[in-house]
Amino acid sequence: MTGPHTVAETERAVESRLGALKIDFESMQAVSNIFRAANSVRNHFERTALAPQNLTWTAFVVLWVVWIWEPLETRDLALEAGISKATLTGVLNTLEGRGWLARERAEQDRRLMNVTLTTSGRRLMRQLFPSLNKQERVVAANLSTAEKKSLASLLKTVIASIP
Amino acid sequence: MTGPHTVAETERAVESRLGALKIDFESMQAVSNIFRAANSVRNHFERTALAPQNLTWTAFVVLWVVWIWEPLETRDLALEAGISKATLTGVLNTLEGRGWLARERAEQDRRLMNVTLTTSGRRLMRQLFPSLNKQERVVAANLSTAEKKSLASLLKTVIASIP
DNA sequence: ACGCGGTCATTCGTATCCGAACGATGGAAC
DNA sequence: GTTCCATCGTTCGGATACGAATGACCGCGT
Repeated sequence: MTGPHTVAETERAVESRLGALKIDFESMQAVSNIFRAANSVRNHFERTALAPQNLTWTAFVVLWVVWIWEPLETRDLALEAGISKATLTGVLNTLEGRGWLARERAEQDRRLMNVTLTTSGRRLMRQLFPSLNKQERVVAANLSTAEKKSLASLLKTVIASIP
Repeated sequence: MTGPHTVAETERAVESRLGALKIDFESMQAVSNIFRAANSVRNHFERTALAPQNLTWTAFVVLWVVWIWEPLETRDLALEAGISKATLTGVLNTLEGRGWLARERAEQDRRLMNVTLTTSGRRLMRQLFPSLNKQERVVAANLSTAEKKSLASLLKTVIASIP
């Protein structure tokens, strides 16, 4: 949604399509910018900090969650990473194939699967996380600390509003 | 990233992994919440307003952009919708197959492809857009008008900060 | 002991999603 | 007119993404 047209031009064009219908432009722009920002930031991360290891954002998040909370079970990992269990299975296959994490069936409950980082995976994260955080600072460089907190808080309100 | 752990617990766990390394937690949380909000909102839209037509968010955005700016070329459409040209080709195949839009090779420059909505596609958007905007109001329901504007503005700053 | 409903990770089918490579076309240079 | 380079949309390969169905497993009740 980052294109050659300004917001004002878009509003005019939308109005000409909708006529008398009442549209909440403030909500529309807030929501629309959430998606634009997420796409831009994600692409930036994948082109900079994650490119050397050929990692996607999702794969990095999975590694990060395991790094912080290992060992943990697949169901919790999917919840914490914000993806479905089905998606996680594929991502785990990728990351396990590259030797960064390992799956092990739980002793007590043989339905569960415990996920841990390998030594190589821990080395990767110790190097990757500061590099990623540096890029997080870049994308938030033009915000004051108060504004960063405000942004995080407003987004939290949005997240909590969703039924 | 919506899981059983609180932000404070996560910070403690991250610190124990990073030791003396300096991490900018404000940037981290702001960025992290952008992704969480985008995922939540996207899923909400697909489950509510877009579900009756079995539309993904991306497909809706493409329809929306064409609706506002038709006719337009593939390259501009991809840019405005925030997806790659390769992705757009697949989405256009889907939407053309359902009879909502049409591709036509440009007369002057035979490399270009002009995209337009069909009558059925315009009818769909006239019905779908108000329904979508209603859901946009739902996810922004707990924000005041000033807060919505502030959120949109802060995100715009983030977008503009990306090189 | 033996079902039997519930939970777990995986598989399946389908739709995105992107970078790189590709074939077709345009346009400028000479 | 032909050569050469840039640009267009598509194709290709591989990774994400999810709902539904599946098979393995747990524990409760009997």
